[in-house]
Parts: sequence; C-alpha cells; structure tokens
Amino acid sequence: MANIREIAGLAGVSVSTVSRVLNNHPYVRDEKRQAVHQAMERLDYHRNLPAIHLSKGTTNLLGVVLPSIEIPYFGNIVEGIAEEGLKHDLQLVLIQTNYNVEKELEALELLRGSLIDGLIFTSRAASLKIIKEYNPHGPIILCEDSDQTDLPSVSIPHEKAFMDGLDYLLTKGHTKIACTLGRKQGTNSHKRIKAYQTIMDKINQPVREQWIFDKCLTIEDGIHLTENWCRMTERPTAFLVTNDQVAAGMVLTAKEKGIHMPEELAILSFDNQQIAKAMHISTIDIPIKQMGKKAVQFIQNTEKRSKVSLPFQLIERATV
Amino acid sequence: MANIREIAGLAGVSVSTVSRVLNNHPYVRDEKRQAVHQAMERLDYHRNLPAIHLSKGTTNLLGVVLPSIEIPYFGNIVEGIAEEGLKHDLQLVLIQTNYNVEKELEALELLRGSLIDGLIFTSRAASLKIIKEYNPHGPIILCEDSDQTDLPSVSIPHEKAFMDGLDYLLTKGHTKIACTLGRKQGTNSHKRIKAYQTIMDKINQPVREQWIFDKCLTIEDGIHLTENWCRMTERPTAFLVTNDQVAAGMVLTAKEKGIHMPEELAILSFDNQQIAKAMHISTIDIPIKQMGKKAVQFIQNTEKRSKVSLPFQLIERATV
DNA sequence: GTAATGTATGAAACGCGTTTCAGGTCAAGA
DNA sequence: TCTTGACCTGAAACGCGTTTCATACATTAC
Repeated sequence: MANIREIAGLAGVSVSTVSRVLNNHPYVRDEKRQAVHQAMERLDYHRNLPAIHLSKGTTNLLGVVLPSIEIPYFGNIVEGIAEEGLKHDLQLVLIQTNYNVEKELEALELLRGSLIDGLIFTSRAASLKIIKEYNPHGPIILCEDSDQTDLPSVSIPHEKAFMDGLDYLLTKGHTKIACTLGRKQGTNSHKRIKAYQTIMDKINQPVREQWIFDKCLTIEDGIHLTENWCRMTERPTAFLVTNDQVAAGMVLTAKEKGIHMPEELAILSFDNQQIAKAMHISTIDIPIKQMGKKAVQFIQNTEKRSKVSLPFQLIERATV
Repeated sequence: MANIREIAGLAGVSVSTVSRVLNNHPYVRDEKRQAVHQAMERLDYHRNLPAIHLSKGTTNLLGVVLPSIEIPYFGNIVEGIAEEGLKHDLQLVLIQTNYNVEKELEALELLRGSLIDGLIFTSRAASLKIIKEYNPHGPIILCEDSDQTDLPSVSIPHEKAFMDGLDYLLTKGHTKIACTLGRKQGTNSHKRIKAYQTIMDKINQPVREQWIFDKCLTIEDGIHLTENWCRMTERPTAFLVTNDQVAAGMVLTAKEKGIHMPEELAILSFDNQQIAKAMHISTIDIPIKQMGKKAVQFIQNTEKRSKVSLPFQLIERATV
C-alpha cells in the first residue's frame, strides 16, 4: 500500500503538501494539487486510519456500552445514538457487557487507550467512582437518572414515572399492586423500588417482597408471570411491569386463560413499543431513542446542561 | 500521558525491553521486568491503541454492516457476532446503513483504511462487484445465499425454505397464497420471489403481482396487511410472511376482526422469535444468531469452507 | 575445548499522517 | 520604494509502539 511519501515523490512535492491536499487546506497551488491527485490515483492511494488517529489523537469513534442488543430498550437507544452520530460523522463501537463489570472496564480502557473519543453507558454495573476515574480521558455519558455524580447524564425520571404509573393504578381502584423489574441491581430499579414503597406506605399497604418480581424482561418472562399469578394464593389485581415485552407475554397468557382484563388483572407497562400499540396495552411512553440522541449531543458538547431529563407520557389503552 | 520511552528512561532500560514486557515476551530478566512494571505504575502508563494498530497493522476491530438495529433479525445476527467475537477478543464497529449504498461504501473504506480487520455484511445494497474489489484489504463475509460470487458467505437456503413453506401451505389445502417481502431489492427476496413463481406455476396458479407485498417488516405492517386483506375482492387464503413481527400484527388484527384462523386465513412466517411461540404462530425457524457466529468464524478462518448453509426447520403451530 | 544454542538487551528503523516552523514569493497599501 | 500580509512550500519533528538486527553472555553438546 502506497503511503504519503511515495505520493509526494511521484508528484514531486513534499509530504506536507500531500497532507494539505488530503485535508483540503487552501494554501496549495492548483497545479500541485492536481499532481498530487494524479499520483494518488496512479498508486491507488488511500489513507491509513490508525495513522491519522495516532497523529490527531482522536478517532471519531464512539463507544457504546450496553448489556444486550436483543433487549429492544437498548436497541432503541443505540438506534438513537447511531442516528445522531451519523450527523457528526461518528462510528460506533459496541461493547456488549451482559452487565459484566469486566467488560465495562474494557470499554473504559478503550477510552483511556484513545481508541474511542467518548463513551456512552446505556446501563452499567460498575461503580460511579470507577467510571468517574476515566473521565479525564474523554467524555462519559450515563443514561440513568443519577444525582450521585456530576457525570453528565440523560435520563427518564424513573422514580416519577413509576410513581405516576402507580398513582394511575390507584385512581383506577387498585390497591393490590405488584411490580416487575428488569434487574434488581440496576440503577433505575432502585428508584422504582423506592417509589413503590412510598406509594404502598401512602395507601397503608404492606410492601410484599414476593410481589416485586425480578429479572422480567422478555415475552417469555411475561408468560411465566401470568402463570405464576394464577397459582398465587393472594393475588395482586394490577401489575406495573418493566416493559411492553413482559406486558405482551402477560396479556397473551391472560387471554388464553380467560382472565378478564382489566377487571381481574390490570397491566401497565413502560416503553410504548409497537407491540404495545398493537395489543392495546396501556403503557408509559418513554422517549428511548431520544435518549440516545441526547447522549451524543452531550458528547459533542451541543448540550450545555449536565443533566437532562426527558418527558414521559402515560398512554391509556385497554389493559388498565 | 506517559509513553513507552519515558517508561524506558525511568526504568533504565531500552524501549524494546519495555515493549517486550508489554507483550509478555519471555526474554526479559525478572529484575528488569519488575523495574518496567514499577515505572509503568509510577507514571500511570497505559498503551495507546492507535499506535499499536498502526504498528501492527491490525486492530482487532470487526465491522458489521446492517440496515437497522431495530429489526430483530439483524439484532440477532449482531448478537451472534458479538458472542463469537468475544471469544476472539474482537470489538465491533457498527455501521448502520438503512440500505444506503453510500454508507456501505464507508464501511468498505474502513476496511481499506485498516481500521477494521474484517467486515460482515448482514445485508447489502451495494453490488457484489464493488464489494469484491475491497476483498484484498481484508476478509469480507456476506450473510446471504449467493452463488454469484466467491466471497465467503453464510446463509439460510432461502429459496428452499420459502419453497418448503409454500409446499407446506399447499399440503394444507391452500392454493391461493400470498407472500410478503422485506425489501424487493433484497438479495434474499429474489430467491423468494423465484420460489414463489415456481410453485405457483406448478399448481397452475397465476402469479398475482398484487399478492406479493413489499416492505413488510414490522408489527404495524402486519396490521395494515390484514386490514388490506379484508378489503380485497379476491382474497388469498394463506400468507407466507417475512418474519414473525409481521405475522404477529396480522394475527392480532385478524383475531380482533373475528377472522377464523387458519380456516379463513392461514399464516406462516420466518424466524421463530419469542413472539411466534407466545402467539402460537406457525413459523420457519432459522438460526439467525448462529449465522452471526459462523460469520465470525469465517473471519477468523476457523471455517474452511467458503459457503455455509444453515438448516431451517418448519415449526407447526396454530396459524396454519 | 570448540561449536552450536539459548537467553537477554539495546539501537535504530519502521508504520504513516499531521503539524510546526522557517523561508520564500507576490501583490496591495503607505 | 518599503512594508505588510496573504499565499505557498518543504524539512523536520512528532505521535507511539513494534520489530529487526546486531551484539554479548551463558549454557549445552560433541
């Protein structure tokens, strides 16, 4: 592969001039520019990206940490990131972690090693303290509702959304309310649990541990949940669930079993994905894709605030 | 940021020795190794990735071209790629194209520019000829059933699968069969259309152009499809559809409208995603994730064949 | 005892584009 | 005519780790 020096030789100019041509610097006489272009064509020259990266110290590569691409929530964030990244000529480096701290550290090492210019955590398992330590090496954005760090973050006010969801179920006459979480450890889950406890206290209901279901993320999980519900001795009348997937699984199974919805069993979920609309599931719309976009704007310094909270909206449909 | 030369100075050794320590080369005396480690610690040294990439000529970065992450089919392939890539210490660079040839070319330029060591096309819009031209710069793997090029490819035998699907509908007594495609231009679509025509000919049915529906990918599309079906004067009694998403949309709407399935309307789809199981949709299982894994094995030269065709399996459920 | 190996280390070149600095030309303004 | 600034160009240094080559000592083998 030809390099810049060979081009310079063939075109009869210096490497600096070739570099100028490459970077569209104005101070190059037309004849020389032509000569360089010809030489590049003749030798089929193409720049070596790692060399540019080394030289410039930046790569236009953006790291994205996510547990799994298959979970639509994260897929959507990535979609938003990709869309906004496109505008700024950023390529995405995906780091799939499955909530493995090791993998998250690897992602942070990519930042320290100057392979990526910035890093977006769509979710995390590592501690804020550790993550913060890497901040000097490049911008790090969190997609979570965190007030414990000054790292920039873009989020949905999960606590508030959860609270509103519960309130809505209350107004519909439910007091026996269960909820599901994606991952109890998750940063967002804490907020949700807190909101749950607050509301239960308010209406003088006990916080039944067995009514807080962990690891509910998929349709399959939803199916098991309804099956579970059937076997319970004391049954909740309403569920506030992790996402539309879980709700879909629940609704499908509930219908099969002839459970009356929403009378016997009400379901309210989060996300407002296509499936929720198709199945008339009541849900809380959260602008997931928008989160991804905003995160990129943070990286690009387009957004000056350090915390951005995105609005959610309760969508009333048939399951509550 | 400290570099290797500073470390060498502080440790009182040469840069080569530092490099050896960094790369676990055996020919370094223990004392020196210690000294280097200490110096690295003292200066908080961390390697610069672009420098290594430039030096080595490889990056352990793998490009993945895909139209959209939100389409579960592609999300699944990426999942497979990520899983297998993990084993080989590969990071993924995602290039979302929306079937835009320009973007695909950008991806190919990354390969030429030595930023990525290999490139996987989960789908493509660019011509094989153009793609082939970039092959000298690194391995390129296609996820399609192509016999027109010697580029390695991993695929599902779409033609055969489609044929089998149609045959199955035939055995169930259907002759008025419609089908949907994700994208008529798509390489897989050609095969599917061909299969469709072959079968229609065989049973002396006309190939009704208006029964080949294009751009059907989402639940939403499925909903519209059933609505459409209701308004048709001459109705097909069976559909072979792009994926489970579309099928789900169709089934949901059909149930709402009181259409009897499978008597009035039979549906067979592709993929066998969770939603198909949950909704008892008859489908043709294709090992999507496996495709991603195999693709990586091609990149790593673990797979010696140049074409791999993965098995599919018809899953009988309630919609046919 | 001498040749052949293995171990250990450093200097220098290499991969390749960018950037700084110094020097030069030429036209416009004083 | 002299100055000033815009325009143009090239040499050399720089970013940073890897690799080759030469050298030197320590073993082992015959």
